[in-house]
Amino acid sequence: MTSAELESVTGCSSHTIRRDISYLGGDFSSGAGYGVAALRKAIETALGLDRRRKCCIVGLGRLGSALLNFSGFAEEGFDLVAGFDASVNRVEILSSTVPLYPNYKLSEVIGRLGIEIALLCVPAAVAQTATEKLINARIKGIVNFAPTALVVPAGISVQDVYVVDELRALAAKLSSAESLQ
Amino acid sequence: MTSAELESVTGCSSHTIRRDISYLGGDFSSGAGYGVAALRKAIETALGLDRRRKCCIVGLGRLGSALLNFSGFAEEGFDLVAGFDASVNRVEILSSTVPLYPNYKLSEVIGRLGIEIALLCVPAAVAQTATEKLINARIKGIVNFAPTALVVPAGISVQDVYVVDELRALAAKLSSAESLQ
DNA sequence: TTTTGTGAAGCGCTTCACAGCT
DNA sequence: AGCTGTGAAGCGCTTCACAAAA
Repeated sequence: MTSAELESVTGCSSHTIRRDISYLGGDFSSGAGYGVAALRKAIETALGLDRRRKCCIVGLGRLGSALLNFSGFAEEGFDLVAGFDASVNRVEILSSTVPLYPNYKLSEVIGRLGIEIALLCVPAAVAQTATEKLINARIKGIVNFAPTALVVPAGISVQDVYVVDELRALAAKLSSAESLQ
Repeated sequence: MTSAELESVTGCSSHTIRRDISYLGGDFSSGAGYGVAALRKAIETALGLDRRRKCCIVGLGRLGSALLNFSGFAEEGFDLVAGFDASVNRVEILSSTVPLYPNYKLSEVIGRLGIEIALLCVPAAVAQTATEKLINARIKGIVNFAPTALVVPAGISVQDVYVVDELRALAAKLSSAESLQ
């Protein structure tokens, strides 16, 4: 794939594509474009995505169980190895290929399985409490789907996912398009 | 709120905060900090977020119905006015304060209500087809939750939300932290 | 000839430093 | 005294232009 083709796929200029790839240091031969597989591997290595990480879902409501059923994690290097919910009943009722546990086993399971990342899908009202339990369990990173800003100590990474922010970004694009008539 | 306080809340430097706010042109008096309400209004005006937009959810599976139950859209200027699903049965069973419709009414309802934004929550396999129906219905923007790249004509904005990207961003942060010991 | 890789220039965001306002 | 607003400098990403490689 040539840098011009990558430009049309990604929207980034071919200049930027070429310079960025050159920083990866993978040896791509001039004349032909880039090999997609080799390129992907080089990017993964550069970003430190070249090893698998274990994940869990905390909160098995509609969002949590939607994620539980998503089958695309494994092929991207993320192993979904546990789901947790406060309701023992829900844990027993939900059928899943991923083992489910009641909340009181959270710390034990995270420690035993070596889970590094939690997908936090609990209601906003209990998100901070759940976060603190995760931190006590030595979680390393949290993808936060709760519409609340989490308070975490330095050394813990949080990645917020908030629909309203996406809507705002979209609305801002629409407005700027509208203002050019 | 002073620029120093905003720095500690947002992580952006007070220098950047002050310069960015100065571009907004809202007249904030030196000496005291910024009024939060006035600041918010100035940002909304600058980004074109100072009017309401109507939204709909397409696909009422677990993710779609999770969004349907989220009550935070209205206070941010987004009116969720319709939900659509291919299954007439599901449309009838789900209880919601938002009116639900079977898919074949999509174009009519979007036109009649003046819906501008769709939250696309259908399975990946039918995402492109659904997108084309939305475009025929003159939708302006799509928040895409399906794990697929949508092909859209120029003039339609798409905002992708993909969990794996969030996991990758988190894993990259963890790796770079690990590499400093 | 096509396409990469890279010095050099361009450009914009960030930071510094401080005048000016309250 | 404290904080904002802003020229000026700094810094890094982007783009240009072209030599080197296949």
